Amino acid sequence: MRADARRNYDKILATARIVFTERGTDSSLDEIAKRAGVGAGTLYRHFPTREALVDALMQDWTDRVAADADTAIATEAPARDMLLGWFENFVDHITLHRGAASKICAAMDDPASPMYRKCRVMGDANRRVIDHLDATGELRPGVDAANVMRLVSGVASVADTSRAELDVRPMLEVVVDGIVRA
Amino acid sequence: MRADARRNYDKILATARIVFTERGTDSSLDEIAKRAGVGAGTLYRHFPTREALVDALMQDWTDRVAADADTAIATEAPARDMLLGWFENFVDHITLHRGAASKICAAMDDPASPMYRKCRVMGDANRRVIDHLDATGELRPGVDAANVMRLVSGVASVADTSRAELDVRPMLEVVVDGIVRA
DNA sequence: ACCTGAACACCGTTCAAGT
DNA sequence: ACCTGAACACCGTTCAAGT
Repeated sequence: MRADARRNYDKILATARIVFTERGTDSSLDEIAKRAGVGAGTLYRHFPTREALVDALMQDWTDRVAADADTAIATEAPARDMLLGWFENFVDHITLHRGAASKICAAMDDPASPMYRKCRVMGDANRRVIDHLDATGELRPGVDAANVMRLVSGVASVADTSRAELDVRPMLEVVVDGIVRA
Repeated sequence: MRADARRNYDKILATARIVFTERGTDSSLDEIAKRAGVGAGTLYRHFPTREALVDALMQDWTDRVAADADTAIATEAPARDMLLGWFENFVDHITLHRGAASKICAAMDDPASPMYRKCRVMGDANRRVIDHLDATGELRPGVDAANVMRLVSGVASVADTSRAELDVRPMLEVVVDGIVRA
């Protein structure tokens, strides 16, 4: 990659991070290009779709999500608390930029999405947590990790979409109770 | 309302129902106007926002949702089955038009939304089911009807957003297990 | 090889003119 | 009182011209 291309790529990404934080992942791409000081075509060259741009920003937090999974597994806390903490962290991460959670919900089961691979990384992290729960005999029979992922992402999406400042904890508690062995 | 106004109103609604069924609730409003044979301004006069249009179509299914709640309460089936059936019906109704579920998630906690009132009707129906569960001593302590509503709408939204033809049943089973007394 | 920005297409929304 | 449709604004996307 040529030096100026690299510089533009980085500038676009940094600007997108700011704009997405301010106004969410549905902000005008034109505004990002303008604020980054590049032509619209340059943005499209580097990021052909909005999802590709969101995907590039996701890198930061897929790492953190993976680390959170390990922390959750390693904890001595009761299964219920462990799960609740893990879910809350997960929701916090994917709702960092408004609109991201629902894009993740859509990408999760769509291999054609640019965000699919990173969704898989997060999905794998979640599966490790659920597998661990299973290994300690605390997973309710019939619960599937992929559906847990969808469910928790759904909670994130609801909180993200809502105008009100929702507390996701009560919803996550129901999910947790539905997952741990009765 | 003048006769021609009434006729246009009905024609727009009927067309919107068709277009929303074909292409979801984010279809072009201009296309609806064109296919209904009215000017764009006429559509906006009757339905100032897209949500107002969706809201008008919701009338059909809020009635059905309310009826479903009564059926659920009256059934002799075990609490778990009763709840699962109720949730499945609810999801079916609000995912009738693609994109509707997430709009409902957003409107549910936003009194300023045109759809708010109808969300309340559905919320009340759900509360009656949850109250009934509580009355028979089968509700897990601490579970709140409003959060159940948000959770199930979230499941609907995930299914609606997803490209894959998701089966919502496994997700709803987790929710049900989290709601009924352990 | 990469960048620019004008040009195009599409859509929501408004409003002056018409009935 | 209501309707029409041209006009405007905004935004995503492309591409010819430039470096």
